[in-house]
Amino acid sequence: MAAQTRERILDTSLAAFGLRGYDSTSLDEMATELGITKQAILYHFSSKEHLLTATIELAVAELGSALGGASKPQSRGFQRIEDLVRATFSLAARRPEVLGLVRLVTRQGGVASGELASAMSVMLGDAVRFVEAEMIAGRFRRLEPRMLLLAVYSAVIGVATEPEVMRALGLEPDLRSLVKARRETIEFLRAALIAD
Amino acid sequence: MAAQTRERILDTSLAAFGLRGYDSTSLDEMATELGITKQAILYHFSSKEHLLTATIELAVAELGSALGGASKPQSRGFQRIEDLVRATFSLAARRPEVLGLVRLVTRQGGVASGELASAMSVMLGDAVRFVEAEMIAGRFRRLEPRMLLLAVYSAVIGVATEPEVMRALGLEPDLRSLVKARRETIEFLRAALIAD
DNA sequence: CAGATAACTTACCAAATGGTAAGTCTGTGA
DNA sequence: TCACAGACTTACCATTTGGTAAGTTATCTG
Repeated sequence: MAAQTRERILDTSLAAFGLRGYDSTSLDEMATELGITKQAILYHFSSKEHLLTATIELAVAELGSALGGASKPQSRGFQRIEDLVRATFSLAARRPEVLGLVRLVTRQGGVASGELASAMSVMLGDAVRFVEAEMIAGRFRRLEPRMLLLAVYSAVIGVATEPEVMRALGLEPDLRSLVKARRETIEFLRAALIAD
Repeated sequence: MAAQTRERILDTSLAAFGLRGYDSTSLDEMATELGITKQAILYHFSSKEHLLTATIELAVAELGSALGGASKPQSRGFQRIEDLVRATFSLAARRPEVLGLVRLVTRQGGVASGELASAMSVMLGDAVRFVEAEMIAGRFRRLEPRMLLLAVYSAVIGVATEPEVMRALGLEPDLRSLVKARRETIEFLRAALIAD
C-alpha cells in the first residue's frame, strides 16, 4: 500500500498544482480528497515544497514520454513539427494538468523549477538545432530560430491550455473544438514556417 | 489623501495580483508595502474579492487604452495587426502586470472575471469581423478566423509574458530581447497571415 | 516470539489569513 | 465651537495553513 499511496499523492498534487496553482492548493484539501490525513502526505514528502519538486519531476517525465515519442529524429521538415503539435494537443486533452504545471513553473520560476527548466533547455536546444538545419536546407523560412520557437511554443501551449479565451471567442473547449483547434494550429504553423 | 490612497492600493494590487497571483498575495503584505494597515485596504474595498474586482476593472481600462489607440479602424490589412502587436509588446514592457492579470483571469475564470471576459469578448468579436473581412478581401490567408485569432493571441501574449521560457532558450528577457522578440513575432505573423 | 521498521493517525502548535468592532484624528460646514 | 463625516488605526478573532511530536498498527526478520 506504501508505494501506491505515494503515487496517488503525486497524481493528486499534479492535478491540483497544475490546474489550480501551488498556493491555491492546501495539503489538507488534497489529503481529504485522497481519504488520508495531511500527515500521511508529509510522511512521504517532508514539506510542501518537496512535494512540488517531486510533482515537477513527474510532470517532466510525463512530458518527456508524451513528446519524446513524437520527436522521432527520422521524420523531417514540417512533418516533425506536426507530430509534435499533435502530441502536445493529445497531452492537453488527456492530461491538461501536465501542461498546466509546465506553465505554472515556467511563469513563476522559483527554486524547484530547476529540473523542468533544464529539461526544457535540452528539448529546446534540440529544437533550435532542428529548426536551423531545416532553414539551411531551405525547407523552413529564414527567421531567428529561438524567437521562432518561442512563438510556436506560445501558440501551441496557449491554444491547448487557454479554455477561457476559447469561451470568449464563442467556442466551447470540448474535445471536438480541441481537434479543430489542433488542425487550425497546424495550418497556421505550416503557413508561417514553410518556405515559399 | 483619500482618493490617492485608493489609487495607490489599486496600483499595488494590480502589480501583486498580476505578477504573483491572487492567492499568493496577502492583504497584510500589500498594506506593509504601502505603509498602511490592512484595515485601510478593507476600508476602501470591503473584501479581498472586491479588491480583485476593482483591480480587474483597472486592468481592463488600461488594456483598453493601450490597445484601443492601436486598433484604428482606418489602418488595414496586416498593418493593423502589426500596430496591435506593437502596442501589446509596449504594454508588456511598460506594465507587465496588466497582461499578467489578463492571463490570471483568463485562466482561472472565477466570479470576478465577468467584466474582463465581456470586455475581451467585445475586442475579440471586433477582431473576428476584421479578420473575416481581410480574408474576403483576399489579403489574409483563409483560415478559421476564431482559431486563427486564438493562435495569434496565444503567440503574442506568450512571447510577451513568458520570461522563463526565454531564459530556457538562452535569451535574457531584457528590453533589447523584447524588441527583437517583437520584430520576430511580427515577421512570424506576417508569414502566417498574408495570402500568397 | 521479540523487536524493529514502514506506514500511517491522533493530537497539537505557531504563524498567517481575511475580516469585524471600536476607537482616533482631522478637516469642514452650520 | 460643535457636531459630524471621512479616513484611517488599534485591538481582536475564527479559521486555515504548513509543520512537529508522539503514538498505533501491521508486516517482516532474526
